[in-house]
Amino acid sequence: MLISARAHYASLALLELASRSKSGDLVTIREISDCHGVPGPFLVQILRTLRAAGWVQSIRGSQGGYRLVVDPTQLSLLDIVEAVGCQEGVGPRAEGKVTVADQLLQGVWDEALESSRRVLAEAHLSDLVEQSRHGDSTMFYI
Amino acid sequence: MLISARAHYASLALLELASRSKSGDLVTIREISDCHGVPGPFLVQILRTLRAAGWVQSIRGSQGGYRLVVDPTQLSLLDIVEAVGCQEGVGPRAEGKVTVADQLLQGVWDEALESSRRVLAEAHLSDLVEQSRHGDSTMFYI
DNA sequence: TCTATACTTGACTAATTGGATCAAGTTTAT
DNA sequence: ATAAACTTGATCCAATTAGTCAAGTATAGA
Repeated sequence: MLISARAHYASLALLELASRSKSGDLVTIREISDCHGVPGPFLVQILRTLRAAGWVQSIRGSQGGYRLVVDPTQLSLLDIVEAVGCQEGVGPRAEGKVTVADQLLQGVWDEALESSRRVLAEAHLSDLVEQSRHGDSTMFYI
Repeated sequence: MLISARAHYASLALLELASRSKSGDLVTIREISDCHGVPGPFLVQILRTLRAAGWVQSIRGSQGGYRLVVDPTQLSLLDIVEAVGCQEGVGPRAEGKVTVADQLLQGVWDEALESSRRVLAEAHLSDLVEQSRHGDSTMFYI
């Protein structure tokens, strides 16, 4: 699948941190876990990745927690999805002879992937924060 | 991954059948397997699916084989990918509470998927056959 | 009719990956 | 000291995908 649970959870976590980073206060794993229903210990793993990416800072000890340390306008969902590692490769094939048909198909697969990447690249964390503030869920009513 | 080996192989097989269906002659699994390096018995499985989809016809016995029985201009790579079953769902989540953040993200994931689907929907088998005839591999030289 | 060629079917195995958990340790505020 | 948090590394489980196998059926041709 294009988007893993990891990626979704990571985005949720960053979204949460972004909405609160104005005030500069810390958010604990527990809080994120509780309010978004993300399995606790799993979130630990994910936040480790986000810290490695340099997007969040962690403060240990009592009163500790996480804080966003990058500009949300500079962070796209594509960045996030790639950071936590989706199943990158489209299609198989690496070994042996590559026929013309293989190349033609691969070209289309690549185009398709690129097309979805463009969508993700245009969705910035800041946009989502903004939308969630406006309670902009109207568009999801069917 | 968006595109499974199954989907790639299925496309190769159909491409092969399409290039030869003018003459109406049959193509054996062996031939496809040999000329595209697809694991033999695996191809059997895949062709079974394509037959179920009504795109190919199989003739048993000596001199048997497969033949394309649909108009290649009416068959897109999206059709193929969906027929062999890619990992449909984007993202996780189905259970429990769905927050606004969940919906916002899901909206983007869906957009991304839809975007790649559009690309696949526009690539018809006939186009690819045409391109492969012209030895149109120039665009793949880097 | 016999045989070789092909497809048919269903079950089965193997490897990878994604999702999730656990335990032991470290840091810091109070 | 103690409790609240994060850190790290190992580990486990389930699902999916890729690929295999064996027994059977149909047909052309000698």
